[in-house]
Amino acid sequence: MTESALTPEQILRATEDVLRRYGPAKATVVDVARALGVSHGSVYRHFASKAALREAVTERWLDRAHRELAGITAEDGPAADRLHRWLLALFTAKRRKALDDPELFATYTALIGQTASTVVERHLETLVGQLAAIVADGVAQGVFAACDVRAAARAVFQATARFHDPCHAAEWTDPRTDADLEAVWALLLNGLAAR
Amino acid sequence: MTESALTPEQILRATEDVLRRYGPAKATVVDVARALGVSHGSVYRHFASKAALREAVTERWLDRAHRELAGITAEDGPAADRLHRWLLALFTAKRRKALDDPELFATYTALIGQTASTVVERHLETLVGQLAAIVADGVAQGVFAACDVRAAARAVFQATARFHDPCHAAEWTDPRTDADLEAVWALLLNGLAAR
DNA sequence: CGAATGACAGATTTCAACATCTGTCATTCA
DNA sequence: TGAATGACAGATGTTGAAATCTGTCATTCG
Repeated sequence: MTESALTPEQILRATEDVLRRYGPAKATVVDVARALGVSHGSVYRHFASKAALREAVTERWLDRAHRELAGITAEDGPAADRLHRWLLALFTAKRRKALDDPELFATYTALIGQTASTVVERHLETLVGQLAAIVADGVAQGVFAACDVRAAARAVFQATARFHDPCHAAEWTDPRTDADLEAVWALLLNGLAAR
Repeated sequence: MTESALTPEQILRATEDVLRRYGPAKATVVDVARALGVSHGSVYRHFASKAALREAVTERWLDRAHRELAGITAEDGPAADRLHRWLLALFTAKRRKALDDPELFATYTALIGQTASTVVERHLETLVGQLAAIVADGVAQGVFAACDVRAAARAVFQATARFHDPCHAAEWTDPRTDADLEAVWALLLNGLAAR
């Protein structure tokens, strides 16, 4: 057994730990290397830059956090109900991450607004894609009005920004927030409905 | 004529100039006093604190910026059209301020998330109140479904957060933004409509 | 030979001494 | 007498020198 093989996977796990411990502002590549008992030069053999490392960690984290959503997308069943549960699950997951995993959440938000943050863009496109799939099902089921499915998905995503965009994270502890999401959902459901 | 009477109005104007010149991070009460040719102690005779001064300036600025909206609220005419124009006017005004008056816009955003920022809260309540008035007209005209008007107004306000909340200001230069607002508007109009 | 090292240059961050600012108040001024 | 002043203490911000970090690469190691 090659005890000492340094794998990207190991590095990512160590980076995640270091980020959680020190936060994105303080965490250094030297810290990561120290946690692994190697020189920091070794880390650069596997990741081109500190930024690339942070992005890779964030990508894994996002994938894990939102796996549940893909499940709802793939389900059969009434589209309206699935859309409702999808939006709730997205909000719940985001809020939980913001509260339970603040340092990785901060790492994610720091990535936003970065020039050429492919990871965040891809993540958002994935989410809108999942929404579009559910909306398309709804149209096929005859419960949603025929429309440009992609545009409708985008509109739903933007109309619920208050409940998933990290720039609103501070508002998520407001006790009215759950009721607010339901109110917006009622409006959107009505807006999408076939008549 | 009492040449040297120091009025709150003068102080507010001078503060606005200083904020525009130096930005909220650099502007000091000493700067304001210097601009007026008085000692900074005099400013504290009229405003309890630097924070109070900033809030007063911001309040005036918000009132001026959104006077147009009150006009649309007070109009007669089809509620759906007025609601559409009100949302467009809000977005246009916000975006213009963010671009043309960045330092005062920054002063405003800095006020958000401050503990006990009465000014921002009042401002938001005013806006939701105006929305509610238009929605109520729509219900009276029979074009909007009967509903809890206040809750519906709040939902519309939150569903359009992407287009008026300062935390989204960076996204407002995206060329798709106008189309996005129209798409969300279409959804909301449908959602409010009587059937 | 490929993986790891550690020394290195330039960029960034820390830290502590210093300067400025905020808010108060006893005093001055008109 | 009420508005304005300026000196002051404590808080906050600035600055530049020292420490640390990022990213590279010639060298070592297995």
